[in-house]
Amino acid sequence: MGIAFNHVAGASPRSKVSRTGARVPVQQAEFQPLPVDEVLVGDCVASLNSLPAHSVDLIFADPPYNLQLEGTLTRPDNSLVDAVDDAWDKFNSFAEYDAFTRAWLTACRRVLKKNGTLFVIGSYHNIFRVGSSLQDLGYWILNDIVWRKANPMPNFRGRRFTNAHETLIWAAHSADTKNYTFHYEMLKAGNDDVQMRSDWHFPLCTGDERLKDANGQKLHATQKPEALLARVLLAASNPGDVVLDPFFGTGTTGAVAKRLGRHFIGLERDPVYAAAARERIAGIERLSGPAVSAAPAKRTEPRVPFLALVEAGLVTPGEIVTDHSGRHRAVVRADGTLCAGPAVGSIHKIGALVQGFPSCNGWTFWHLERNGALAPLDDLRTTIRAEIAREIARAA
Amino acid sequence: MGIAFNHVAGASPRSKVSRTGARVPVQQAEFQPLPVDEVLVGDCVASLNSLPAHSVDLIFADPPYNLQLEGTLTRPDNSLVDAVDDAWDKFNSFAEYDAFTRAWLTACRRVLKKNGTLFVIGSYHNIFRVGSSLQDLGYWILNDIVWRKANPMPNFRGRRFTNAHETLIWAAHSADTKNYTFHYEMLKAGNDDVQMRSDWHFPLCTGDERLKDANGQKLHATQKPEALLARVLLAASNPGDVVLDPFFGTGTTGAVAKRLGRHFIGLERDPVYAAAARERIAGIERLSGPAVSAAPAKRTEPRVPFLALVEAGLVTPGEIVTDHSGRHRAVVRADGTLCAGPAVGSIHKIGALVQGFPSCNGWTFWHLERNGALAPLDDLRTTIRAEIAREIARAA
DNA sequence: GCCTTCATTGAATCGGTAG
DNA sequence: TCTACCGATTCAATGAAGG
Repeated sequence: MGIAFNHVAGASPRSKVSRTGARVPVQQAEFQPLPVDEVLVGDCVASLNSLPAHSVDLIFADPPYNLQLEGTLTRPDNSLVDAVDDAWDKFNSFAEYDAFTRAWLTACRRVLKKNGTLFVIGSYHNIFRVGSSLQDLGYWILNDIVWRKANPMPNFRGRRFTNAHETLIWAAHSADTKNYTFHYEMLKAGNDDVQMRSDWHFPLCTGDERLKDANGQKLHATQKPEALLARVLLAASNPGDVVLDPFFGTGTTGAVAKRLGRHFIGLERDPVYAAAARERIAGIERLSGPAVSAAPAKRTEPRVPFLALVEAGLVTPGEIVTDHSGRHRAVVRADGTLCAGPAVGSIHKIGALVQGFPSCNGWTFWHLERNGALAPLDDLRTTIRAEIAREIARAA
Repeated sequence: MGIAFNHVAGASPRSKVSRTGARVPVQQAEFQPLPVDEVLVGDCVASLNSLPAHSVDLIFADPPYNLQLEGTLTRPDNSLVDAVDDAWDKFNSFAEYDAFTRAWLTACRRVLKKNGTLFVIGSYHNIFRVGSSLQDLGYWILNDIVWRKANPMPNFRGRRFTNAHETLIWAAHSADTKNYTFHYEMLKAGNDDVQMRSDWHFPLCTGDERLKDANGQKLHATQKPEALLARVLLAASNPGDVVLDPFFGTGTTGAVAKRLGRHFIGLERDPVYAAAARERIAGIERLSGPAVSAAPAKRTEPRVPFLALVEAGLVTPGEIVTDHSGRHRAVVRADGTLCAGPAVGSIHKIGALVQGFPSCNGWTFWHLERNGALAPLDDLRTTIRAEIAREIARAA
């Protein structure tokens, strides 16, 4: 169980995790808590156990699939299929594979922040084992996601459906993890303004993106496309976050993380792969600023109480607010509440009450007459928020 | 553990399974081995255990998904989402769900023919448990298949990817099940002549197809679209086959089976669902003949030895055969073999030899000059097969 | 330089029958 | 049950080579 690290700073008991790590570049932290932007060579469970608990924001794992191939397969033109026959994909039984899976998933869960999430990719050979183990260990599945391959290898014998997809599982640390990172609005904006679905369509990793060895042969049997990793990282991490990959291989996760302004920790058993990954990542340019940061989502913008609008003089106590059609009315009170008949309460509570609904968004439900037209309270909130932003900019 | 059957004829120890059951209508069999085209009300494991072993050709299972929903969900317009909250979907733990899953999968495997296959549909809530149990019980996964929903329910909270697909697992009885039914050519022909992939695209079951109760409410929470079942049955069964569904619900499997000329056995715990299914299926018209039978695949057509072409005078001993480009040549011998230099052997052996390949399809590799153009031997074989078909027709 | 043709390749659990 | 042998089977993308 020897630890073969080239960097073990993160294992120091004196290190501590920055509470604000998410957006603060790790280099600027007082202590260097994590061996960040490096590739650690060695067994991934041992490496994980040397890292501080609850210290990484996102994990992407592409474990061995346990393909269980026998014999050789030829194409109709008699050429040989170059199958995955690497030693790292050999397991003697499902029980052995399950034990392996539980070990690395357990070690990952200790290292993952309480609000962090994990992606695992697999095929039908292994993904059901992985999914069951995830659930048994306390992870909470948020989605399963299908990578539909634009150009899969055909079924050469005509005995099955073309195996044209792989499955990713996206899981949170725990069932009660509610504040995980998910850039819903950014994904929607980049998807013709409809929400991103659980079926993704990407081509395989081929061409110049595919790393080759000195003989021009593929360096790694299962290199994943950068586009796939980019979607994962953009969806579920922020610039400055630490993304860990326990099966780093030739470093696709690290390459994409660096390009998108994230930090990575790569764990890899094979020094040849690790060296290739380091060289690859060194050639990547790190983007920063608006190119990689998610546009501010509504839910992350500063909360503005309705009272602030009254205090700012944007709404006058005694004014009448109505719904869009003018059917429902209420009076604005000086304390930032509304009254409708005998009832007094927040803009949301009163909005729900007059409609007989369990809940209501008062910001979009209630309107005021401004410039001869009805405008939702939300418009006034936008004005306030813009002022807040200007003040912050002046202060900085 | 009482058995609550309305029909137990199939449980008789004297019943036997027709060896030729696949294409012979069960009604014409000497003994009635199975309660076919009926809905058996009761616990599905008990029902399964009353059926003879290895007697059904295909199983389609849509088990409870164990959704683990808590509280209620409302849409942005405050309407209530009608979630699956039925008692049949309540389990206390993963262990309890696993025990349930193993029980019905074990009972199904006993009833499934050795060359039969099983489909299970599920979501990320349960499919990993199901897949692991399948593998542990000795089933052999052939494909996982993704049903991409054309019109999925959106994610109303904007906290996850739209859950836009469900997963089917297609598994054979055992790892050594090789001769399962799979209408590869039919699927390919119906798919613009490219092989059918593992990602399918269908709309949800809505509109007139969706069964409603007296109040106009949906009768069953999870009714599946008939198009999905039709693809399953057309791909993996033959007309006259027996298709079993252990979670029959409102009988989509039965309705599609009847329409496509298959027989069904429906197991359902709830008499209300069972009654609705019977009524639904009674209104279905059974198709037969070429509308539902797969066109004969090349690999199922009668074997014709090359000697038969020589004997029929379609090929003359001493003629020269060449490959498509004329690069390789061989001489036809009177005994239906070829010779190339000193080597003598079958059209396949000599074809493999001259190319240096381990195997070769001599029918498509070797060509003869006919009408001034090169034609593959396969064209002449087609002629012979047509004559054979005419003789059979005359004899009948 | 552009168009056509041909060869290569990608996480693959990839036969059936007669003797 | 084992052996021999018949003979069925590929899609999209990339890139090199040829015209």
